[in-house]
Parts: sequence; structure tokens; C-alpha cells
Amino acid sequence: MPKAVVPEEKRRRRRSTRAGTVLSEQLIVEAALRLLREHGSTGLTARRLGLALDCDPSTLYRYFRGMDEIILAIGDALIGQALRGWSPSGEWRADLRALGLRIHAAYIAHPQAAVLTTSRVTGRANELAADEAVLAVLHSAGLPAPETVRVYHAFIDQTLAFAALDAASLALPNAALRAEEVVWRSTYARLPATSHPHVAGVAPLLAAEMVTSAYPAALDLLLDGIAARSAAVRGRG
Amino acid sequence: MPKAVVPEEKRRRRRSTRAGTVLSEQLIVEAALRLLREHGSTGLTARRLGLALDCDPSTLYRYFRGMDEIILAIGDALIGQALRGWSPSGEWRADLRALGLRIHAAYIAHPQAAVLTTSRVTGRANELAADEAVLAVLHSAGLPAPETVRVYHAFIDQTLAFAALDAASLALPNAALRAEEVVWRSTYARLPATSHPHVAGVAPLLAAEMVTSAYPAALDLLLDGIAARSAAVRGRG
DNA sequence: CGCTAAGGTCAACGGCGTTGGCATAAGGAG
DNA sequence: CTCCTTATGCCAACGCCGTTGACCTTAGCG
Repeated sequence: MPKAVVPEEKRRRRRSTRAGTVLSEQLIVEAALRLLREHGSTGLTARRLGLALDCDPSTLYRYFRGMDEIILAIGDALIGQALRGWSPSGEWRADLRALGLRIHAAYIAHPQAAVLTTSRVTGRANELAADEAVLAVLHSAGLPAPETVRVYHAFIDQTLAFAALDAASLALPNAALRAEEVVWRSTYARLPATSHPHVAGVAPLLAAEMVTSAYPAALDLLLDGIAARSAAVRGRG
Repeated sequence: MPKAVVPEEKRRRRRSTRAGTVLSEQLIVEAALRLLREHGSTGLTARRLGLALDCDPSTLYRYFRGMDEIILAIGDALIGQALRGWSPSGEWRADLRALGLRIHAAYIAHPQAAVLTTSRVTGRANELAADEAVLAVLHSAGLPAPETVRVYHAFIDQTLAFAALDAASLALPNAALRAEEVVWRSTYARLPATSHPHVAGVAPLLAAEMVTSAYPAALDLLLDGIAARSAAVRGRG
């Protein structure tokens, strides 16, 4: 086994596999994303990856220290996509909203991958860029520094948390997904008004609401909260 | 293998294992929680559970259809703990805040278990009771029904999503946890002001803030948002 | 008291991540 | 053009995993 994996930019000798293809980190990550989409969030295995790339599973260890490092590389790719092409407009509320929706959307576009990566912190370039962008936008809202940091934390964690939660629903195997739908349509819709009056009272609305993501609504509520504090600060100051 | 697992309340014959202990669903769930706490969120395996209970792993299949059903039973137990002893005060904001913090706390008390269960919907009794409680509280805030449902969704998903995210951090293996700490103290704290001025500007505040949960702050912002809308409705109505 | 079947045990299957040893060919040095 | 080094591929194996089918034993009912 390699004591240390050769970093991608230092690779000189590129042998081809028995099938003739030449491997690379990028190729592996792309294959992994494909496997995840096709086989679900538990469908990414070294053996399957080897099968998809037509190489021996152990070959992967020449590129990554283990399966976990492959997962981190996938997460890095996702967060990179989120901010690609974004630039601030100068209006803090619109910018914060756009940032949140973009990050959320990037994860949701690959739900099975998101499930594995959303709660991992890497400290890599794309993550840092996102944090800087959010703090820059908040700066323009005019809050004092401690409040800014608190709001930043709430905003970024809420975004990641909802991405993880929504991804988990989307990534459920079909069988489990239908089981959940059945729960909503049968259990919740037929709940007797005597025992659960409030649920029963809004059951049809619930059935329609719960199949969508609550993130946009939660984001807007959060932004309302920030706006209220920002206004209060300006009123005092 | 049993075609159908005998439900707990119908069990008559209770043989003891070779070790003399008599099994039950509750005993198994308790052992599972212990294993999770001791060995991390990936440390719950049928073989280990058998070892802990001093029985053959296959015996577990007399009580649960598989590992996944054991995980659901664990989740059910957690959400049961969250609401035990709670009762509404009548003041919607205080009640909603208490409910959110209680559910969050119940999951956080068992982070390794929470990681496995937070994003699962079971439609079981405790889950329904929690939903009814939240809707009842929101009803007293005086929002129109569609708005109530939207706010309910945002509230409950925010709570579960943060519980999952925070649990994931707490449940990290010690090695990974220290690695993340190092990222915060080294990467973020030493970021040059030229490339990341806003991060650099609040770096010390960040280091202190990011090791805590953002849920209370995010919850308060959400409540602020709800209060603003509730006030607007009352102003119009 | 004797029968039935619930609930225990055992052995085995196929799959997993990971590793050490080995073969081979890429690419620099002369 | 040839030789040497070593990066990078492959193979076989280890010890886990969840799950299953066959078997045995004993609790509890008639």
C-alpha cells in the first residue's frame, strides 16, 4: 500500500488499467457520483467503483487514502459547483437569499452524495470562499460584529442542515419513499379529530406542504428576523 | 427465520439465552444505545449487539425484521423522551421555543443514535403527538391556516435538521473531531486579510461561536419572523 | 402429560473495506 | 537506445458485516 498517496498535480507516470483507461481523481469522483445516483447513498462501494472504472478496487488506494477521502472529494466538488458564477448584487437580503438557495440547490442536485457529505467540514478552498462571501454580505447589513457572527452561524448551519434533511428524503430508496408517502396519505390524512384535532384540521394542507422543501420558507423567516434586528440597530444608532 | 416477527405485547413463551438472560425489545434498544455511545454511530452491528446481550446475532431477528427496524425503534424511543412531562403554558412563543429546544436536546443527548434516526419518518405515536402539539401552539398565534402549515413545516424541519447536523458533529470519532478543531484554529484563524478580509476580521469571534450549536439562535430568528407576521395579521385583521 | 411452535443456536453465504506482495511499464539518466 | 527506479496497476487474503435456513429445546396450552 502507498504510505502516502501521490497528490494529483505530481502525477507523472500514468499507466492504463487492463481496460486501457487512464485514471485520475476527477474520473473517480465522476464515477462515484454516477454510482451514487444509480444505486443510492449506500451504493458507493470500492468494489462497485472498481467495476465501473474497470480497475481493481485496490487501485483506488493509489489515489485516495480510503473510501472516506473519496467522499470528502465529492463534497468538495459539490460546494464548488454551488458558487460557480455567483457575484454579489450589493443588496444584502437578495444576496443572502441567493447564496442560501444556491448552496441548497447544489446539494439537492446530488441527493445521494449530499447525504454523505453535508455534515463534513473540510476547510478547503471552496468552503472558505463561501464563508467569506456570506460574511461580506452580512457586513453590509450593518449589524455589530458579535451579532454578525451569530447570524452567520445560524444562516450557514441552517442551509447545510436543510440540505442534509431534504437530501435524505430525496435519497431514500424507492421502497422507503413510497412507505413515507403512504404514511402521509393514510396515517396523517385519516387521523381522528378527537385525538388530534389540529392535525386533522389542516390535513389536506399538510399533505400538500410536506412533500416540498421547507428551506425557502425557513430562509425567508430567518431573513425577516435579521431584517428586524438590522432595522432595530439602525433605529438605535 | 420468522416470516413475521411476534409483536412485543403478544409474547408468551420467553426462553432465556444460554447466558440465562431473558430478552425483550426494550432490552435490545437499551443495549443498542449503549453500543452506539461507546463505539460511535457505525458501532452498532448485529454481532456486537449479540455479544453485548450474550446471545446469537440471529436471535435479534425474532424481535426485529432487521437492523433497520432496530434503528427505527431507537428513534421512536428518543422522540418519546423529548415530550415526556411537557405541557403548554398558553404563550405561543415560549411554548414553541420550549418544544424546539426539548426535541433538539433529546436527540443531542444521544448523538450517535440521532445520526441514524433524525431523518426518518415513522408516523408512530410519539411523532404524531409532537406534531399535534406544535400545530396546537401555532393555532394560538393567530395565523391563517395556510400560513400556519407553512410555518409548522419550517419549524419542525428546522428542529430536526439542526438536531441532525449538531448530532453529526458530536458523533464524530475523536480523531475526526480533533481534525475539525485544528481546521478552525489553524486554517480559519490564520486566514490572510488580503484574500479573506471578512473572515479574518471576525476570526476570534468565529472560533468561539462555531463550537456551539446555532440552533437556539436560528430558532429565535425564526420566532422573530413568525412574530412579525403574527403582528402584521393582527394589525390588518 | 404430551404436542406444538416460539424462540433459542449454529453454520454458511455473499458482500464489504482494506492490505501486503508482486508484476510491469513509464520516463528520466547516461 | 538502453537501463534503472519506482509509480501504479493487479491479485489474493483477512476480518468484518447483515442475513438466512436448518436445527434443537423447552415453555405453556389442551
